[in-house]
Amino acid sequence: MTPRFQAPRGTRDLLPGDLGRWQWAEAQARGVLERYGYGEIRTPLFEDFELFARTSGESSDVVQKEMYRFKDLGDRDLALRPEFTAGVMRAYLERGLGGRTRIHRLWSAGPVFRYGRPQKGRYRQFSQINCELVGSPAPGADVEMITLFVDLYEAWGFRDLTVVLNSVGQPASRRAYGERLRAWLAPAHERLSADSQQRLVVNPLRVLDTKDPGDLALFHELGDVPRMLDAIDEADRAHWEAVLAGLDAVGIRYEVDHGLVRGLDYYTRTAFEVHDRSLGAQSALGGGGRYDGLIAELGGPPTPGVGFAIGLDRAMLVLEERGTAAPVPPAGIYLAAMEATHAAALALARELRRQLVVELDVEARGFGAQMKAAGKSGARLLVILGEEEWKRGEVVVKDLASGTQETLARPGLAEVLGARLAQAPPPTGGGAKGTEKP
RNA sequence: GUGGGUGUAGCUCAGCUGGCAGAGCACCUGACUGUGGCUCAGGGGGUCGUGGGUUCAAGCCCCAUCAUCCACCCCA
Repeated sequence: MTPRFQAPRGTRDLLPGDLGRWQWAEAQARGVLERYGYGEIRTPLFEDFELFARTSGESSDVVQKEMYRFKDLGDRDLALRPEFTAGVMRAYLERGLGGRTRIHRLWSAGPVFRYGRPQKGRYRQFSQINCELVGSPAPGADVEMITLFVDLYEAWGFRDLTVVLNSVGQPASRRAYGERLRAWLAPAHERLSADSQQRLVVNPLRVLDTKDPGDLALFHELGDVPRMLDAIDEADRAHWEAVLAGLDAVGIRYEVDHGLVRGLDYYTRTAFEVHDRSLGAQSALGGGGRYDGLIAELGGPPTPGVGFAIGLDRAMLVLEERGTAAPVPPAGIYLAAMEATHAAALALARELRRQLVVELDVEARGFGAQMKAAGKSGARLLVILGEEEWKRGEVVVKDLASGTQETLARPGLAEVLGARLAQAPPPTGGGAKGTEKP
């Protein structure tokens, strides 16, 4: 088939069968976030282009070539959000949150947009859960963030994830470190890959996460790679050590990754990420860090903050591959009626639906067709409105898994059915693909 | 943005050196107008991603384009 319209490149439809898992995951996340005392904030899907340009850095790839930028009919220069933090911080300043209480714990979830070339785990519209702890410079804030970060994954059933972290220090020491890196690489500059030579100009720290085997061999040849952690100042080091101590105390497993960097100037100190190998190249499941320079960059008072973003699409891919978290479909009832009782069935369905999952045949087909539909529907119980029974004020209730039947009185039916559904889930697993014939 | 792979039924795929478009599953109908899954019989579904080219003849070869996948890049 050739559909006239296709979903735009890099976008996808999530169908009812997929969404059970998503909704479950979102509900789990919401629970964790609430228990940590975070409040939800919803900001616009689009903002001034300049806001993102400012927070992401004019030279960043996101700003240069990955933004959905557009002019509206009023000629405003806008962009679909490529991340959450900028909008959240804009709201923080615009709504004067800093003047209410010093510390704010905020989360958001929803779609974000980036114009990249799609591949598995990378879409142009994708979903993130975003968290920010604004107002505290303390290492304890970093520890809480990372703990929350890990607990979200654990709530989804991830058990073997390892957080990688590093300190990226302050802009000044980072620049100095960049120079050291350049000097270290200078003797071999010509032999670096073209990509890495380019990175050396734009964002020297990024050279460290090259995947080019030639570059890696070169690093080996040059000896010990200078480490960011050796370049940070006293205060940053104290902060770093306090964060590690905090994580140890909480029991969070982590690894120090000296190659983990954040290019943008407002990032300070702690940076962290989590990866899953099964995803291939797009292995980052989530990441975050401290951004003590961000709010000032937006014209606000200097205000520290830590935050992270989790990519839901990738997390869902992993869960799907592992077959975990398959949500249990609600146990339901199928109402089957005869020609003479179809109208009564409609009314009964409406009544039962105040508390129960009820399906019936809107086409009022023959009884055999209704039986087949009931079998496929996944319903646990079949309620038959037989003409004779109905006249007597009774219905026949059949357990579709076991095949047993009973006759029940019409009054109080909802309660009895509710009780039947509440007990003893079917041993066969139920669903449309029943196995045994009684 | 760069390089490569793949597009055939709703899904998973087969289709030989170019010669009448197929299978399994799914779906629908009937056997079975008051008892489902199983079974049996039958049925509907395709401009072979799209547009062009080569050829007597194209699902197959060529070009372009769109989508998707893999890697790079970037990142969640």
